Amino acid sequence: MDLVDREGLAALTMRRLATDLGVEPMALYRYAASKQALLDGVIEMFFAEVNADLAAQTVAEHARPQAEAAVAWRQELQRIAHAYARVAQAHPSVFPLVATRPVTLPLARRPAPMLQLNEHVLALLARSGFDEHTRLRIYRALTAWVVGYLLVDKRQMIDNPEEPDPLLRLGLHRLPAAQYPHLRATAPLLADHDAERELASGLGILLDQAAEGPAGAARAAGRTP
Amino acid sequence: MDLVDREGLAALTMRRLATDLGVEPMALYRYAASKQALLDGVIEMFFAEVNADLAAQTVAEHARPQAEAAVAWRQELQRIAHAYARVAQAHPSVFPLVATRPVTLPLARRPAPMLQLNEHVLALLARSGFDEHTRLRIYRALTAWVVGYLLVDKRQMIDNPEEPDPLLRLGLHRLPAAQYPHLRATAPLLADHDAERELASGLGILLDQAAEGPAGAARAAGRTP
DNA sequence: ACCTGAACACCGTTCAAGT
DNA sequence: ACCTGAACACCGTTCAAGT
Repeated sequence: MDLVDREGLAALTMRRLATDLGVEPMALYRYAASKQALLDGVIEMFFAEVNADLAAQTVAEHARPQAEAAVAWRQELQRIAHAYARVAQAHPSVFPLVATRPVTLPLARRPAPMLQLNEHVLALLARSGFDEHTRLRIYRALTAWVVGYLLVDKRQMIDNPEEPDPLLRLGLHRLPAAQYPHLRATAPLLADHDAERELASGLGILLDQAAEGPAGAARAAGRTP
Repeated sequence: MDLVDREGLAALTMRRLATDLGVEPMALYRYAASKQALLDGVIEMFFAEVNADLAAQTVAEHARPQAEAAVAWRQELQRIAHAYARVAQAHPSVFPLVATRPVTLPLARRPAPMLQLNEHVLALLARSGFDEHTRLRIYRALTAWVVGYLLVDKRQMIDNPEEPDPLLRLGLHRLPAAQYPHLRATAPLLADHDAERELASGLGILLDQAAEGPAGAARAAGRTP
């Protein structure tokens, strides 16, 4: 993970890692069955860090009085989203791997820390009184929004970091004004927004509707399950 | 793209593509400056297909009376999300590339079809009377939710496709019931949900709140900008 | 139990050369 | 303008062997 953080995903090769560890390439195969298994190990470390973050906070907040059950699950999911986002931003080169790997990795083969986080979310929602289908809907809303938002938020806008002029730094001279007037006008604003707040408020609204029911009419009165 | 669809991303190498085309590997460098440029070409084809989908529909619906401006932008963004989802599902091996590449590709260097789609969305929102910051908030909500949802929706649940028994097919015997009771209980339901509907309703609720304002209190009365 | 060393079948990309 | 051919510096992984 250190190697990926320092030099990017492409730098993580069996041979490179081996020389960094002062060992022959084949020695690594005692610890990981393949390159893919090694990458899954990196994903494992990512989720272990998320869990450690959450556990550390939990201890600190144990003193505080328990919030009423109706809002507690919302707060807890926001807390999870926040921890996940922090870790994603701490390891920007690892995150694309974490975001896409589950597409090909069967559920039952996921690393334990990832399964533990999944279980934690589902158990929390069960305790809050949601039926199975609602639990899954909320679970999907949480992960889809957090993963998607972190993927678009981290998008690269800067074309030439050396350039002092903001327009040239963004490389907007490459976009013909006739073809892309709105993109040119709006692009400079892409960088300055409160990502944390947008992530949290989008999540809040999705949780509301997912908890209310599949129709998502979103004008229901109560919010308690 | 055909090669990736048939045999996965890993099969797309300069050498393999060259032999498929009956040519020496170095001949490809007349058409793409590097492997990365080739991959960006695949992303370009992805967005070209989304745009073609949208254009085809537009012609067909031209006859219908124009909906009132207040709802038109919502419908159009739903239509875009739907087209994007269709293309993502048509090219499942390409989609992870499309979802993660913008993280490292500067805005101004994106392929034209991708920029055209971006411009289309921003122009639509401008015509609907939204200010610059609201346009961006809606734009981010759209792409984050669609990309994130397609990433989680497509997640692999099946561990052993050969196995007739549903529990073993999912590989749930790998998950100790003591450690993961909720995950085990809920996993079989992960596959059966109406993804199209969930995607559309989540998007609907996000668009409502993004249009209403940054606070996202979500209890505002009107929906017109 | 843990590591080495040689070998194999691949990669992307360079350079110089051909038609 | 378009393609070839040899070469270079890498890959992941095999197999057999060492301590």
